[in-house]
Amino acid sequence: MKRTRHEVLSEFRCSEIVDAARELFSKRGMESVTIDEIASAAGMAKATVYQYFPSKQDIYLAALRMGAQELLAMTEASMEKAQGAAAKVEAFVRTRLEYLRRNHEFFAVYHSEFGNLTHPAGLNREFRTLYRRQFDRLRSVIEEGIQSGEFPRISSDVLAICIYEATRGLMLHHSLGWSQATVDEEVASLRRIFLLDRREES
Amino acid sequence: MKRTRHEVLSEFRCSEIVDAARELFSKRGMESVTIDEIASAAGMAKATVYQYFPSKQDIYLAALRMGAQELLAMTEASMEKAQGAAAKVEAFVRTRLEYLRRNHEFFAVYHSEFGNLTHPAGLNREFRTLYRRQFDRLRSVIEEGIQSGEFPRISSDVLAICIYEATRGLMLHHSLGWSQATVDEEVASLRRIFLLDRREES
Amino acid sequence: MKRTRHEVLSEFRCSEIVDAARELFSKRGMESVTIDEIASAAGMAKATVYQYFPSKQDIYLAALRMGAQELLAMTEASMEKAQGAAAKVEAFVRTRLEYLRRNHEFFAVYHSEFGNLTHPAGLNREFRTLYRRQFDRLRSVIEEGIQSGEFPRISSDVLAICIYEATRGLMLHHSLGWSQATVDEEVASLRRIFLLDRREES
Amino acid sequence: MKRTRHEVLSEFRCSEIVDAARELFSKRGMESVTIDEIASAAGMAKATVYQYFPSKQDIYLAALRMGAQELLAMTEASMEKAQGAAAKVEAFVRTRLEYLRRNHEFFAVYHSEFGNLTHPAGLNREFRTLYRRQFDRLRSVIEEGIQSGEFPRISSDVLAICIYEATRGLMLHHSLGWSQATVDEEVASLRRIFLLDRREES
DNA sequence: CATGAATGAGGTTTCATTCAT
DNA sequence: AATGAATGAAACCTCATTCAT
Repeated sequence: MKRTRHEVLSEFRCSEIVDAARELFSKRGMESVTIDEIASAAGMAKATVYQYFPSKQDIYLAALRMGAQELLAMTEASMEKAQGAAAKVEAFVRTRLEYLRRNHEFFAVYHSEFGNLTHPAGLNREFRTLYRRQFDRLRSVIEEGIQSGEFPRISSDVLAICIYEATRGLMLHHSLGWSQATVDEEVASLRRIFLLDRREES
Repeated sequence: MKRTRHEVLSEFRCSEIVDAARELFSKRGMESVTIDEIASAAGMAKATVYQYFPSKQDIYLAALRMGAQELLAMTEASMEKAQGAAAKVEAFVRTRLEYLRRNHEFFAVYHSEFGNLTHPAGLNREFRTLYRRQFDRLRSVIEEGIQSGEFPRISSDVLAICIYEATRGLMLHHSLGWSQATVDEEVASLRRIFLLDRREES
Repeated sequence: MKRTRHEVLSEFRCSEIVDAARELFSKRGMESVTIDEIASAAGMAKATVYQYFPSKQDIYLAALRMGAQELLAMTEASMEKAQGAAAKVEAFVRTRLEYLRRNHEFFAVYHSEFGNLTHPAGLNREFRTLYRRQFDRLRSVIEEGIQSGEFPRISSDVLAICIYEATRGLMLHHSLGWSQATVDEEVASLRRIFLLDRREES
Repeated sequence: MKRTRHEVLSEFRCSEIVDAARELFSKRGMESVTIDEIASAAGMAKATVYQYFPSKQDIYLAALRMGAQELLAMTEASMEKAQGAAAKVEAFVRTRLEYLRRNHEFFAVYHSEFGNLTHPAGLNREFRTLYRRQFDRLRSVIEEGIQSGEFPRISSDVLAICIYEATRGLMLHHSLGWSQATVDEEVASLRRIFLLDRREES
């Protein structure tokens, strides 16, 4: 029980920090946010932050990991429920669009970093792994869809890249205020682009 | 004539700086590169750099602008030559894939920033403008393609996003060594995905 | 009785702390040892340390005082037993050489500090007092020895300094592994140097 | 010539820094002196200090090395001039007593560190080497003196330790204000203690 | 009493930028 | 024009110490 007491507090503090950090990171990127700011945004002293995270990078990573895992779990859950490859892919896309729309502030951190896979050596392995995990999940479903005739017979790699990045692009346009489309509209468009059968739904 | 002499030298110096900077930026991002590094990579003293650029941001922007303009010009040129919307879109995509494949180190700086609308406020406006300029060019061609029946009747916005981001994604996978496909193969796949007529080419 | 019980525990805790501290101080000096390290070496929490000592300096002083008093007491005891000034001086030297040889880790803290005029003002007074007490004891015996003709008629101050510091130097060389001489050999050499009668012992 | 220009400035700045540092170190020890203090004592900005020394330890080491080498050189010079072992040893002692008396502020740094040879791992190798160099020089002269009959037939190691440390002790007492003796008096006493012939000089 | 948690007050170091030659 | 030198402003991080359970 005591252990739990301790863990609860620790987790609570960590999430306070990560939440505050996420917000700041999303607005100004990792490098230009200071620990001082994170601390005061989280309502605690700088040294307290250092009691939970050994360095700024760790906070950054934690913020990313937390969001990425949450997203991965949600995606997985909604794909499970869907029947058929097309429906699963739709679930994949829809979950992301919705999640990112709700977690607007996270999007910037998340996707800017994942667009940045070429950069800072240290972080990369982890990010790439996270990216691959999500990407491969999508690709394998598409593969099935090709077999079942729901998707056109095209390299599943390319198809997956297109769909994955299209999702990302839609979010970007949305978050920059360039697009007002609803998730439903976006999904419908994607269906007509990527599915073999392009007839509009009824 | 003297004026010209002067300008030539100045431009030469500028490009030495920008070239050195681009290489560094592409490897480690803007924030973690120091002016000292840029200067010594360009073979001059730090203070000399400041004689040509008033601040680090300006160097960064210049690096971006230089590449972006070059890319834009090349894209425009190859689109001019192409006949028909589909061919123009293909030219757009192909030019980018080829250019970025040749300018590998530039890719990271360039395209990663566009997921990064989160950065120092000042840069954003400029980035967005560069992005929009290229994006709109693509979108307007697609619009024509929809009219002419070459592209499916789907929101040209979404189509453009998909194609633009798909291109970006292909590059990313390529530059991470995840994909070995040739430009031709990639373009062929995209044709079959996005064009109305999905029959394979002969 | 309860009071005693209480005091015993308290003393026990104090010595746990001081022992741990002494070991660390001897290896790395006062400034670079942290309370955290002392606490964990003593097997308790940092805050507990503060229940027994109000500050780091106090721990340091306690470590010094404890050893110094022990040493002083032993020195005094063996001098009491000795007959004649020369024998007393020999007892003084011998006790120290043996004690410091046994308490190797303490040596560094103890004797190195007395060259250190550089400490936080507070410590100095204490150090000097400790030093003087021991030094004066030696000097007064030497004085007697001069009267009794055992020591040459030379400033007792200088003689005391020489003997005191020679002892220190011997320890230093020993603890750096530069000298393998036994205590007996060292004492014998000192006798022949400082006593009036330089004939070798039988 | 240009090279010289540069070197001159560099050396000048370095010595400004080291001089200021030495003074502070001698009063308050290495750890409790801040770079800020050193900088402002040297009349320059903190960052300037870092242009000449990469870290505080380096300043400390430089301060020590500089003094130690100066002292070594002076000692060597005066020993050269002296004829006979006893005279050389006297020169050794006298030079040190005089030098340290003139460079009072340096003594604390110097001798506290050399009394501290057991402590901080990093510095030690260098210091020990410096110590040995001086010590061995003294010992070899004493060895000669033993052969020539000027010094008693006692372990030259022990004799050297005694004389070396006696010198140190005399300085300590002097700098604490415990002794008012002149260098001449001190040297005279040492002669009568350590030389074989104990008759007073005329 | 014992301790986990919190923190204020610096410490060292870095770096974009300016100055003076 | 080119540069070596100088610097202010901060950044990250540490640690002795206090608080609250």
